[in-house]
Amino acid sequence: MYTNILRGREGTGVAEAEKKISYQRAVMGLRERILTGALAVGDRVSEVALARDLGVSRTPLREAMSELVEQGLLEKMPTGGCMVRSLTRADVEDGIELRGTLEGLACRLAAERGVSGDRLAACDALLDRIDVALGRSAENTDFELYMDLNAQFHHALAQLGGSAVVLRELERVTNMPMAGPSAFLQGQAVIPQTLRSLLVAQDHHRSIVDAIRQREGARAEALAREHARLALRNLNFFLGEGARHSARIPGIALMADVGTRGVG
Amino acid sequence: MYTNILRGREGTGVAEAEKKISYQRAVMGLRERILTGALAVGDRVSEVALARDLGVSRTPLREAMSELVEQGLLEKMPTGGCMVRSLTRADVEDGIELRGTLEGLACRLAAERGVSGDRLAACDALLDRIDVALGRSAENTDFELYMDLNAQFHHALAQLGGSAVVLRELERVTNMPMAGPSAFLQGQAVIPQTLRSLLVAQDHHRSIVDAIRQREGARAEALAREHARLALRNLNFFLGEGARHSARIPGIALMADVGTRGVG
DNA sequence: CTGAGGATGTTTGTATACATTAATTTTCAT
DNA sequence: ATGAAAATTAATGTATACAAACATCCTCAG
Repeated sequence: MYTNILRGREGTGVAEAEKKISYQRAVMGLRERILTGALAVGDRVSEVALARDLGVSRTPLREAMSELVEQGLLEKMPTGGCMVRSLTRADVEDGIELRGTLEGLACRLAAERGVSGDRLAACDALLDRIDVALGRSAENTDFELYMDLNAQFHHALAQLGGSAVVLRELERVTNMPMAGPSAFLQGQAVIPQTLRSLLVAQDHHRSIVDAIRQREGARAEALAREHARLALRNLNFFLGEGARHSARIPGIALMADVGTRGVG
Repeated sequence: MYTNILRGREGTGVAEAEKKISYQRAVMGLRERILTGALAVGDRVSEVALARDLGVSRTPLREAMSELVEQGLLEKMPTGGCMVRSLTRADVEDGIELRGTLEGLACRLAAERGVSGDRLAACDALLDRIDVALGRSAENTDFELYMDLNAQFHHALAQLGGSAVVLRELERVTNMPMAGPSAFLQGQAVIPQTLRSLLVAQDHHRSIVDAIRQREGARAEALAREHARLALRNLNFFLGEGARHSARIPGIALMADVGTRGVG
């Protein structure tokens, strides 16, 4: 279920995927074409061509396009139709900060409102499994498993807040390109520089759960925010010295500028 | 432009509204029918009947329904189709808290990143106009003008953060029923009990702008959060002793329970 | 009398045809 | 040759027709 951002949650066989309803096929196919760069930034998405390409009619494709506009992968052109959205570095940075803020809100609410022991124990169990995935040394690390468990943990954390509204928004932000908690773990893109951060991240995880258990809302919130900022470091790395590894990061093809923000 | 949540931003004449594209007519019409309670909570929205009623075909109506699902007014049924969403008190409370958190984020970013003097001056000008709208006493208060200016100020505040991503999410939350900053000011529903809070709210406004000007990020964020919680008081009032005035609040028809949340 | 099975009617999901608006090219005048 | 304007082409927005899925109700056996 928490496997890959490109592969949906369909079964193993292709035959089963073919049976999926047209709308979902359109969403997944279009999302893939955008994230892999098959559709270049700024390209106007031609409905007829894409519909033919995806093997669906225009109606479900248009629904899928609306969905991707919501997800921030497309943007509506004032004249009509859509184009592939161009993401600035500031957009991605703000998306990460936004995720940290919302995760912080969820964690604070969890701490303030209280969480049952069962759910906290489930989080602990997930963290134990993450420890196993990390292994004893870098060579033993199971990156794919880590990515999967990390996504599960963040999802569990979002649910701890007990707010369907917050959970919903958090899922939205997680779908934004490169803003999700596993954005820089996709495609086995982990390299020594980012590996170190995994250990820090896991320490954050433990501390956050501890803060929630102790009903320390402010601490839980601050930790969750700081935790999200680890992704900022990864972003900077892949946009700087680690640029040659960046091709594996889904969605990085959407980034236009590499300049930094001015303080206005 | 910031007039009423039911009236769109069309011109004065009805003829001009008729010319609007079907999709927008469908969104506005459906939104009105839901917020006014013409479509009861839990009702399955029949596409053919509504399309005939709204004078559009099913295609733009379905797009409008997807939009309202995004806005949280409808929810997709697992079997297909949509029904009018039932809002719990907790949903509304969390929506308000969420807005406070996001406005707090925008204000903190504004303070940290800095804002040009021009934009701060524009905020000050808006606040001066709000003071005029408030008048010298309760009898002189121009509620409709206050509501309009208040919405403008909150919008300006959201833009001060300088983040298109945050602005976007904030606009989403503002569209959620009863979560926006003017939710309890609609329809001249202001009564003595809520009037008092307007003075406090305006003091918050001034303090927030001051904090941003002084580059005090933490203060700006805390103030913005507390400011949103004024809406919580209004919610409690209209759900309690002020229940007989609540009919004027758009969207309150969506609320099902009146119980309080358990700490679990 | 009750429950399972099937037939029927209604509703959504999809495809396609039509209408309207935007983009492009061509033409003509300056 | 260049610019503007009109005509043409191509795209989107909308309506409708069709198909598949869901719900309902009726029948009939146990």
